[in-house]
Amino acid sequence: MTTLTDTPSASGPTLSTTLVEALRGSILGGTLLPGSKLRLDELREQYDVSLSPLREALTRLVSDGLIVTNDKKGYRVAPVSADDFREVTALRMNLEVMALGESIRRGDEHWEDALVAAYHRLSRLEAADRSGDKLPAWEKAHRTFHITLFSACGMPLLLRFCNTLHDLSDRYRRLFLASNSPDRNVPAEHEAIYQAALGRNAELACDILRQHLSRTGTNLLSVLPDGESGTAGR
Amino acid sequence: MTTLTDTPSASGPTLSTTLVEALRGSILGGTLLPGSKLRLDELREQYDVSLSPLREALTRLVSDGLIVTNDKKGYRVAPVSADDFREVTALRMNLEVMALGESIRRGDEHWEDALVAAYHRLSRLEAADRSGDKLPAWEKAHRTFHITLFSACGMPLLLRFCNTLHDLSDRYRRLFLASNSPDRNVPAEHEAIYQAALGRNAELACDILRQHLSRTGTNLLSVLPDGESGTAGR
DNA sequence: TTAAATATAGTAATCGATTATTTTTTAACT
DNA sequence: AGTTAAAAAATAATCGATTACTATATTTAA
Repeated sequence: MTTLTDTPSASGPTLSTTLVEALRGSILGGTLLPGSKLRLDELREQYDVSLSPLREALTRLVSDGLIVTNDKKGYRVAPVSADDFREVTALRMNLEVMALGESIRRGDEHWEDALVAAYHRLSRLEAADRSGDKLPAWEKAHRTFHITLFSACGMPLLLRFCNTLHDLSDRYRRLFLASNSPDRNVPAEHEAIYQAALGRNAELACDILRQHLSRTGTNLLSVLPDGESGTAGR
Repeated sequence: MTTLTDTPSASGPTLSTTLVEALRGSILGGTLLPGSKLRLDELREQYDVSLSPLREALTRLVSDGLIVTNDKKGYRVAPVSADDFREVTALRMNLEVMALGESIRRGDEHWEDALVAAYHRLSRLEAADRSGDKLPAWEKAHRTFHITLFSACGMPLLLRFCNTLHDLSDRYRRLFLASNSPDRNVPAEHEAIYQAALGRNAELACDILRQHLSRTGTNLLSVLPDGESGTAGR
């Protein structure tokens, strides 16, 4: 049994919200495998919550695309497939580029500050090899850096889409690229995007981002079995 | 009290699902006004359901962007604003064009059949002036036509995004363009897109769609008050 | 022996009541 | 009178139990 909160419920997030984070973590981290069935009773017991918040959390993750469901037939972790990953990548190349471009055009000094901070944190963690307990820290910094890049675009809905896509993509990376990918110089690409963004060169930054995504994509696809691979788990 | 189902619950959709449709309809149709507070007890009584399915339905609509919520402070209908509409339109111009292009490139004969049928239904309803009880039929045909256009793109996630955006956009149209917009020849634009799609001219079809969205957008923006307008309702 | 029909077990969906939190009202005090 | 503090009311979140449904196993008939 995992205790979700020490402070049972002060005045912060709702229990459902906390659950969403926990479940998302388990799915992205690979604890809950693609295609596996999610039995409500099991989860209810595991997280020591009632059905209502659990159900609500699952519902939210369905709309994030991390869980799938058929009415009356329960929930299961979204399956993975090469096709799905291709779509996610294609959409990222479209939407993230859009967000980055707008962000660079519209970002103010405050955004620059945040970007500098986010990049600094990331580069620091990228210099040291990330092993053991360092990995979650890098994961977090990496995500923050990407999100910060787009954060000034002034389009909340677009940001939500980007977040969703980033989660979906992250799962593939973490599932199929055990620990890290030493085959390419990712840190250098991060720095290039960072410099271009700070230099307010939207065109350049977008080009690099596109390449970054494209390379990461084909790189991962070479490891992915071509067919469906998510009916496991029962 | 509104009875949701005559057949209480045979073996079809779940109660939550039915509720989602009902609530979505009320929001898109303007019965539930932008910014208005959604009191759970009221809705529970109104639809004669318990809290669990209601809550689940609201949660789903939150991720559709039609409802907003703050933890512990309840739900309210998403506010409307010129900025929001601009974003929705910008995203549609990006994503729907992408979907249409792919759909034209990848669609098979079956898709053509569906498209012909959908267009025929729409044009028939567009010829007769749509008044009174004809309007919901036109709404439905119009939506089906648009969705069919994209349906062959082979990208389920993209389709979901397009659907979401279409709903959001539809609400603005129905709220601010009372009944119909006689100022432009929309049927002609529909036909042009239809012909280009059937003729497998992706470039042309996308261009027309872009124009279609752009015109509809500026057209509606001219009627929209420029600031925020959705804090009403309490 | 196979196929249809029925019974059983497992699981999801829903309900009604309880608990916790927020908002509003009231009262006291400066 | 205005401001803060306490109490009350309203409302949201959660729970435990019930009901309805689906899938599996078992029986019965051809």
